[in-house]
Amino acid sequence: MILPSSFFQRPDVVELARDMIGLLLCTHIDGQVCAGRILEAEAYAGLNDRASHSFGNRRTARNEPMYGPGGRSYVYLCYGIHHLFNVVTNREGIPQGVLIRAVEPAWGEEVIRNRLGKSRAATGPGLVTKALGIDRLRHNALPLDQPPVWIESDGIPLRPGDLVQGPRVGVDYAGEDALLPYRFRWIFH
DNA sequence: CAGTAGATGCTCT
DNA sequence: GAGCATCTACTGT
Repeated sequence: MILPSSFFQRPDVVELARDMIGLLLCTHIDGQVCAGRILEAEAYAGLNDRASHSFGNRRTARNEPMYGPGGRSYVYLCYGIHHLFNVVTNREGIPQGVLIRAVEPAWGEEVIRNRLGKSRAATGPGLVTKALGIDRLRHNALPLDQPPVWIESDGIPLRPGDLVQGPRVGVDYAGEDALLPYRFRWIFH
């Protein structure tokens, strides 16, 4: 079933990041339908989180989507090359989000393989968007309960023991906040 | 294997 | 003008 925006509007972004592991990130882009099962995600807690683009209520043209209601996309360009996909969470005005760092192909493996070329798995946030065809210009600030980008649950159970929790990747600049255990990864895949 | 350099462009100071 | 919520290709074992 397609998850409604209300699913992403709950107050605890860290708990939500955990619950998003195992869900399907689906796209219908360039005439191709495909989906990746979410293996890894990180919470970005906004206001009080130095690693977050919206730390201290910082508000710019780039991170504006984070201030919208939960259940929309926030896609931005990193290192000039990679598009990174986030789900905006919480209510309007509370700028939090979940970064999808890794998926494994669930539907449309052929399409995904072609998009990735030499890269093998969609591990790493830049490869997630590459695999699914997501880019910043077309897919930023879109509602995620309808095509071209949506999130589904197919009821595959995930046991708490299947998850590893730890610090986020690539956020050393965030000082103490770099140590927060806001990253979740599914061990088996 | 490990380690590193280079690509690349947008955002904010 | 610096610095990124990164990835690949290439080096040397």
